[in-house]
Amino acid sequence: MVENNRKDAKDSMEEIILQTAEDMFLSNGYNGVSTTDIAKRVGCNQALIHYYYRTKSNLFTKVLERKTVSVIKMIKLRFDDGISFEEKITGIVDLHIEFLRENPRLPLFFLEEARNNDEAISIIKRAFFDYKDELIDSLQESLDKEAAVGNIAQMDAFDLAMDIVSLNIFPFLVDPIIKNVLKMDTAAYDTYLDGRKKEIVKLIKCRLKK
Amino acid sequence: MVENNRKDAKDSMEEIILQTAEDMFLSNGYNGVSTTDIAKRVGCNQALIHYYYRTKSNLFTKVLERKTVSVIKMIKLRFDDGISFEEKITGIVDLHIEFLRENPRLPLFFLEEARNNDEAISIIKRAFFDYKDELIDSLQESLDKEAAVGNIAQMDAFDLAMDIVSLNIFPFLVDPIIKNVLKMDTAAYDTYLDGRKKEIVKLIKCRLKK
DNA sequence: AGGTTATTTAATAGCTTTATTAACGGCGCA
DNA sequence: TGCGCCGTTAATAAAGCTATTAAATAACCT
Repeated sequence: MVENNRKDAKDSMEEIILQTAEDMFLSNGYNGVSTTDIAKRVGCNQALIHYYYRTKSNLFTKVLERKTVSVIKMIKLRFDDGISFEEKITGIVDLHIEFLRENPRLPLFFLEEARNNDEAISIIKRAFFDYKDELIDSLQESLDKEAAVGNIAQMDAFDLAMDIVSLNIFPFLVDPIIKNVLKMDTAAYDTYLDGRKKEIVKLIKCRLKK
Repeated sequence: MVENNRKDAKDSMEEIILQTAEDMFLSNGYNGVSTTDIAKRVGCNQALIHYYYRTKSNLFTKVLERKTVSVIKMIKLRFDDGISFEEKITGIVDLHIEFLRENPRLPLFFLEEARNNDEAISIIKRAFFDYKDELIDSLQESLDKEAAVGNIAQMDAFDLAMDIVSLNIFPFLVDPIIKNVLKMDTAAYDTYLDGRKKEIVKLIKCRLKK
């Protein structure tokens, strides 16, 4: 098999359909998008969607799997051991928020499908199951070590993770509401997020202080 | 008009339809429920839904308005002036979480519809618009007063509100995921929430400490 | 009871949705 | 040149959806 014999994967109709579907599912959820809608946006015949993916559910699963992978990839990023624990925490918050800036619709997408869709939840489960212990355990280990040295207060790693994730994700969930109620445009909201990030870091640091 | 001449409102078909619709919309969102589904669950003819509410959208709006009112009511609860500021904050967190325990599907319901549905967001907006300034202003006033006396650190009221709301709501959003990934049943999750409440109060107190 | 209004149902129009099938056209290749 | 494959489309089946209408039934009133 020669590597570049085929059309560039990015340009193939199969891939265009997947990308369009991804964008539309992220904005409107599984029930909010029909294969006809997707075809219309792609500019192809509706049967073509089914030619490549057979069923709408199949197509959706592909999208969900892709997005799950991107989240896992982000989570697995590690930090240098050289930097201080405090810097590590700051780095995690920062990384997470920047990831969310690039994928602002992802949290609601996951939460909605996790509620509605049994297959979705089993995909999410499979993906995260292996990492959660490793992640929480290594975080707990770091926390214990720092606490032993007296740098921080003793605390539960799962609590800390929930604190950080709650605080980081929430502004992206309420984005449409806040923009509307406070009459913010996208630029203003972006500025707001910068300030929010500082507040979150501050809050987490307080919590860790002895 | 005699007061109790009519059937009890709770038993009327109109009300049963509304309650059933409420339950189903909360679980599955606007797009996840059809008027046929509702009729099936109620045990009546599908046309009856339309007899009372004319359109599905109308019925949904009624549900959304009701739920919005219940949130506003919760927000408007006031605390005695006798108790300390710290007790007030603890009380707010507690009240909010207990409200969420009774209405665990409400956050995702609002967030989803705020994303999908322009009419929904304008209803939410109308409802909250009047209260937000009053609420944030009065919170800011309390914060400033306490900070002036030296009881707490100076801090922005909107940040504090976002901190509390983020932390409180998040566990309810991820409920299906956590239950699944960590294999928790409802009782175990309830216990987890008790612990979570303590952690949130602790975190907010840290943040307010000078 | 008899007439009137309110509630409920059956039937159906008119769309939309998912999925399948058959056919069309281009391209590679023998 | 002609055969076969791939990507694509048109057509359509089958089911579901919202909404309306007319008819049936129940409730109410005098």
